[in-house]
Amino acid sequence: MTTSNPTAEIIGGPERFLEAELSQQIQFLTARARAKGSAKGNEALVDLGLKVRQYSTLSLAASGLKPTQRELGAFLDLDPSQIVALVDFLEKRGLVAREVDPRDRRSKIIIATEKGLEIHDEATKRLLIAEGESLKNLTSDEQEQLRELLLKIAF
Amino acid sequence: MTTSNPTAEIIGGPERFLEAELSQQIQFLTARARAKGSAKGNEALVDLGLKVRQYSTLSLAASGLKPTQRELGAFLDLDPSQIVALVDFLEKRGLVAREVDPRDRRSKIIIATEKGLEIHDEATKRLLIAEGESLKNLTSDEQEQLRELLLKIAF
DNA sequence: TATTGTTATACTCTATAACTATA
DNA sequence: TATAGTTATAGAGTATAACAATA
Repeated sequence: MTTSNPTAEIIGGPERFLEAELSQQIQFLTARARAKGSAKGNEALVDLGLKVRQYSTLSLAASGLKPTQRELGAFLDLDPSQIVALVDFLEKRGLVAREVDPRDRRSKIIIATEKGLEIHDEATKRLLIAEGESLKNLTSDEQEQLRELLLKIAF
Repeated sequence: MTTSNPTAEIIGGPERFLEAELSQQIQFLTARARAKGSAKGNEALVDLGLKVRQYSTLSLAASGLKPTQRELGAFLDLDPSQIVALVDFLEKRGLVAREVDPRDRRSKIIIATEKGLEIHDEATKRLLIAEGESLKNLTSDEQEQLRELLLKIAF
């Protein structure tokens, strides 16, 4: 019945819930945007064997800022044990290396290898394309506005 | 050493990673914003025994739009089995009821009970306060801009 | 034959506490 | 005594497939 009746299709489509007050809550919209975005992002990276979470870690390791594991955790909002797992993964793939911090031998600085830098460049390229698709309903100006607004609330 | 040297504190603070290119990617900022937002949201609801995911379901049940479980899944991007678990939880707490759709007895319409409506009102009030805190770095105009931009990309 | 809700199951993600080595 | 990283483990969240009732 539902499939044979086009009116029912329209009535039953999820768009009708746009009028629910939930759809006006910024937190809900943010959650939806990130769910769609990270799905698209993971899809863009699947051929490289990476997920967005792993990419974020690799990206900081490739930044030249020489993050320690603790700093990665603080910035990515992950606890130390999750960082260990992420760095283990990237290290086994030869994308990053652990270097002992000479100023504090308890700390380990995570640095991208040559291979890591290459994979990171390719991953960044693919992610920016995916980001463009996710934001295709926005003009360039709007994308810039969005970035600035998010920067003000993300940190 | 780190704690006794204020300079090291500043150098080592996570703010220094704001200059990493990762911090300019909208997807990353969106993920961070929602992580902070849903943490604050869950915190705001903890006294009501709800999480934001459960609130979303309750909110649609309270909207008067008479969603079926399938529609809830489509709109909230959750698969049917997750909806079952969510509705089970809310039903056991007496906040929603399952009603058989007279037009298709396979479907079940989820409707908030009186108690569900009350809890929903209180939860909404608390969430809006939490949202205000999350967005305290934005002016009212900026919050409205953000809502409109997110609406364009969230669906 | 297809769809809705359900159940079972496994997989990932996240959170916590205990351990080691360094400070 | 405190901190960085590690390990182990359990809990929450998510994804998949098979099933019964209905279309």
